[in-house]
Amino acid sequence: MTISDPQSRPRGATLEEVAKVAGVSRATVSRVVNGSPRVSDDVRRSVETAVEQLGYIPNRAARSLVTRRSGSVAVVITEPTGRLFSDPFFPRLLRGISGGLSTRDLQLILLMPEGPADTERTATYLSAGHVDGILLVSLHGDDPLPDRISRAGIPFVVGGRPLRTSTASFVDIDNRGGARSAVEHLLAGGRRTIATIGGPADMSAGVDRLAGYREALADAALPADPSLESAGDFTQESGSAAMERLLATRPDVDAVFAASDLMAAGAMAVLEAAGRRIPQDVAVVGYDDSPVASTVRPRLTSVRQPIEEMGHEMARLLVAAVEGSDPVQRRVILATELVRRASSAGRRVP
Amino acid sequence: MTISDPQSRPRGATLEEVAKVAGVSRATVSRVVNGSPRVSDDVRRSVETAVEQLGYIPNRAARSLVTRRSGSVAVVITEPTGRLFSDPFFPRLLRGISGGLSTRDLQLILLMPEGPADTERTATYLSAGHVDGILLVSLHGDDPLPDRISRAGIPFVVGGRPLRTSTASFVDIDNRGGARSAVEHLLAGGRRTIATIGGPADMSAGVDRLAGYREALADAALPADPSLESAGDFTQESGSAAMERLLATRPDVDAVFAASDLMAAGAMAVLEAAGRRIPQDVAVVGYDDSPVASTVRPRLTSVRQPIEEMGHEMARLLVAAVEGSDPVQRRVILATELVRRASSAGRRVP
DNA sequence: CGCAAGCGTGAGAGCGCTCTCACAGAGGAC
DNA sequence: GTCCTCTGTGAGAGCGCTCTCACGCTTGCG
Repeated sequence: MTISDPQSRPRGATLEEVAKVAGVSRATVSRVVNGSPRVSDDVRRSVETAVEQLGYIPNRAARSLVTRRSGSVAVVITEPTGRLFSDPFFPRLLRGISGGLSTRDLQLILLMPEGPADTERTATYLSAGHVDGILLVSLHGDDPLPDRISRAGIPFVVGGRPLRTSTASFVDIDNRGGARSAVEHLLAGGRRTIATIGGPADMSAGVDRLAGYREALADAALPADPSLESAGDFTQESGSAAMERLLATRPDVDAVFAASDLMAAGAMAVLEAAGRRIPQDVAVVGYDDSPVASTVRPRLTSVRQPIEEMGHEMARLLVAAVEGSDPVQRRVILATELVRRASSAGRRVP
Repeated sequence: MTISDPQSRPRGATLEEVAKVAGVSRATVSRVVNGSPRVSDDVRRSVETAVEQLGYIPNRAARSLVTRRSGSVAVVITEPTGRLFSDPFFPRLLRGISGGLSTRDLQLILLMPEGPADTERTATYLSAGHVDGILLVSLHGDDPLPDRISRAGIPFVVGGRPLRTSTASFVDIDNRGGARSAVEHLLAGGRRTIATIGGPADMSAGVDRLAGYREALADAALPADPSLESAGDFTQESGSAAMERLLATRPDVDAVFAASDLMAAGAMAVLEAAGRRIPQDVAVVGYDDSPVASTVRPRLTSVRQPIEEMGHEMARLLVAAVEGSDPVQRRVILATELVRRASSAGRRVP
């Protein structure tokens, strides 16, 4: 590491200096700064004055050294490309996390490893105890990170239900319920041949949305039918491809539930090209309520997710795990909301 | 701060322990770990063996305390809402920054202040010297942050050209050139009554794209015409509103250059509702090449920006400023690329 | 052969903080 | 008056690291 005369920057005041100004010992200043009750009121006041006057701000490194806490938590985003670049999921989530952390004077360290070597470096960094807690986002089934960091004993919270059963706390959005509500809405509109374009089978969001779709059909006493199920990877292209496959085998389809808005948009383009009218011939429902949903024509009915809330809740759980010695696993499931638009208008009852 | 028995986690090895195992002094281990050349080869090897064997990882807090460097840089995103939630700009930028930092063992601390009180806390935190450098993103004209941190003497780099002249280094995308290329493309397609829907006047991206539009018209010897200029805030709704105003005053418009894809999408919906065919009657070009551009029908011609590159370059500049004592201002402008799609197909020459 | 110069290494100080322990003084019980 | 408890404060150690300085050894030169 090159050291470039960092002394040139104005040094902040130290505890020692505050103590001198206030006419007390370093220990007393420390007590005041950290809110210990064992300080008399007049001493407290004079220390506070000195702190104010000198613009004293505690040195985090020195504090860390003795407390063995870093005052920071890591957010790890291990998304190859897909979702990261296609919808505003992560900014919203990060904003929620940031908001949830800001009350606690915990810094948010963002890690976005690219490739296996980088992931390895990230794992090493995290295991080294440089952070007090970890938020894991967008986990895929085979991610080695949860094992690594739980072996290192660092508290962590997962965003999205982990596919492999685990003792980690997590916050998830009710993917199953969201998918159900979408399909129930299609059923209520008089649709009976409802296809789905699912997400990746190695992500809980993909798996659970498919499960919700099947549940809703089962509840309506409609048989499960593999020929109505197709899968994509949340991207528009994969949605188009899936829709083409569906149309080839099931030209009688009268509704499609896509597990992402982008896939829904891809499907809509294919349907249109095939001469199907939306929603008259085929109703379409998406997932995410992303900007795309209000951009496509007809506008897309979609399942809206409380993403900021999810981030906020993840931060809350992590803070609790870091501060408390309470090792209880918590699972928080947040509800979704169906936003009805033109793409799924019900059939006119003749 | 509540201290919750952090000792329960396995402590890592210290320099002292490595020194004992390797049979050398603490100082020598430090030299090896920090790559000093003043160590003989055999001593170096035995130290490296000991480091390996003990799984030694330097304690950042202890190092920070003496070097007065934190080993981290802050990325500050001060975006109220608009762009943050509408397109994948920030994830891409963050990925680029993260990649640019990863070679340097610098951690990325993400700050997303919400509201004035939070901004104040952020400013205090940054000025306190808890980070070695700062990346400022999406600055608006009246942001107090640049002044605050430059007074505190912390190196920083701005993403996007600062509106107020400043001595800070910045990385920008060639908004002016991008807008020019869009308008030149429309001119080349035979359009002559070209309107624009600009961005906010307090952001350089808004200002510069408008300037590029005007330049291209001037170069083609077309007169500047305020009635062809309307403005939005980058959102779809604002694009629709602006298009309605334009149609009301200039029904003869035959092309529109919008300063964002979302505004372009909003404009397209209004044009369609007004019975204008795209691109036959009115050609449309957007900006950002966001997912929306390939979702709308007809697909939207748009200006693609090298966003990851921008993040990468910002990181490079900041690293140079942090490591070097070289205080030279640098301005980096990255080129754009026009992605031609159906929305701006040229008129058939009769 | 003497001496300066250079190289590799170790000893030790000290970065700014927290926290344990000791202690002075006040107050109460006997 | 003695003993005890309790409260507020200070002294001092020490967290793990870097960096300066000193020192012994090897070279090279006159």
